Amino acid sequence: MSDDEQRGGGAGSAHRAGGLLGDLQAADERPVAPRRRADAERNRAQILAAAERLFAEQDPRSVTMDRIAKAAGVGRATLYRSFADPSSVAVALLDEHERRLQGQLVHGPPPLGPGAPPDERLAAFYLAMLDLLERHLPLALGAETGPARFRTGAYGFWRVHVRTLLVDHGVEDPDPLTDIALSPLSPELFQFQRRELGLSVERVGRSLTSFARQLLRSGNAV
Amino acid sequence: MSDDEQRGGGAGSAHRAGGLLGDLQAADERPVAPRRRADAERNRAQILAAAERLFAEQDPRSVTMDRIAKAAGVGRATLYRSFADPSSVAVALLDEHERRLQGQLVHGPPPLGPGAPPDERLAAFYLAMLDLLERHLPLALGAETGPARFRTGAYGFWRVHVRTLLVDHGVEDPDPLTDIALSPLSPELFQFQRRELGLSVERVGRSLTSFARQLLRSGNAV
DNA sequence: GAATAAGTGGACACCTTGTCCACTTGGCGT
DNA sequence: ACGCCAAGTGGACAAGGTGTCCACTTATTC
Repeated sequence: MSDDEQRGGGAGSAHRAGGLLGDLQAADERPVAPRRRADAERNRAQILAAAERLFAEQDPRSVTMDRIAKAAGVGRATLYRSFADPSSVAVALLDEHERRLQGQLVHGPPPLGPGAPPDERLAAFYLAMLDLLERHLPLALGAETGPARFRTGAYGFWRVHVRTLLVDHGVEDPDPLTDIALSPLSPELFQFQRRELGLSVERVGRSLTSFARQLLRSGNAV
Repeated sequence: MSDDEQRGGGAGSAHRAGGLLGDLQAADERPVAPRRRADAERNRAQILAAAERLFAEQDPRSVTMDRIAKAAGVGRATLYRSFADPSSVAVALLDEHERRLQGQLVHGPPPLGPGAPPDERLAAFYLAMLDLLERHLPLALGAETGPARFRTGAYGFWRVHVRTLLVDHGVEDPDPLTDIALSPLSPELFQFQRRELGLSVERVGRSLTSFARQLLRSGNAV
């Protein structure tokens, strides 16, 4: 991603929708795209850096376009040229961090990558996501407003991955179950468990691990 | 609830926090409370009626205090006297609908009420919640902004219920698993499954049913 | 080193938010 | 009955956010 918003300009959102695995380390220069100007590139970097700071410092929901622009030292139009709203900025930022995990799921060693049985892969995926959430919770929360996280390309990726695991395991009707299996990873929920309930990451992780095993019990399709 | 916000006035939120089962058909007149005036009661009813209409008509997220006030034909201060923000209004509205289910979970016949094995009760609970979501999705979505649904009294109720089922089943560490078991009921997720994926309520329901059985397999603590 | 189109910044008009205060009105005591 | 007075009311207010627009600046191309 990180290329998708570059012409977001006006109103609509420009999230990656379909092509997943294709552009993991995708081409940077398509023959068609006119390429960004140097100052635009610089501004984009400033925006992302400033936004990451803002999301971490204050309530991620209260980060506004206005403040991102001011913090980055650019005008509002410049910011709107790249991103439609604050959550788009958070999505772009999160995406950078999620890429690594996405690569590992597809090409990495087991149990995260291919090779291990589905229940172990699911458990490993849960733990990796928990780690991601723990490290980048403000961004994950900031990315959750508006059309919600289900519309992001990243969610589509996780969906494809989990659905594959379910199919590998021989689940009867994988589609509804895919999102059910992903629902415990909601950033809002994670924040609630950590902050309000005071649960440790490890404790949540252990629960998710046995949850994964229970869900994909070997030799027992749901 | 429907008593909790009556003096919400200023800033904080006045959600029911702890005492669950206690006030199911609770006292309406405490000896202490000075009781509401007739015009206030009338206005409150107008507000709720207007709000229910607004939430159903437009994007639940775009319902503002200003518009609720105008639609109800009352001033802004009047509205703020009862509710802190639009999602509080949605919560109050939802609460009325949720009361019935809450009563059934505690006093009703099995499998919803006591008497059936935990996995059947969980499955029945899922189906009942799905029905609730299907019928009042706009309200559920409208109630989800801000401090999110985890803070509402209703969520606390579902938590207690599900946790009890998990404990009855002999689950090892019920606390983290409670919220995990509740996470598939997120209104946002439900909307995504219905509208974007085009899944029928029945299909989601079947998945949740087998999910419940898988989670609470008889004779097999997680 | 000019041409040109992408990129920029700030101003604009509009909307929402909470709060405040002068006023109205319902309910209680006599 | 009736008048008191606090609960209840409505609209005004300032602060601040949103998207868009347009005249200007500047990197790249020829």
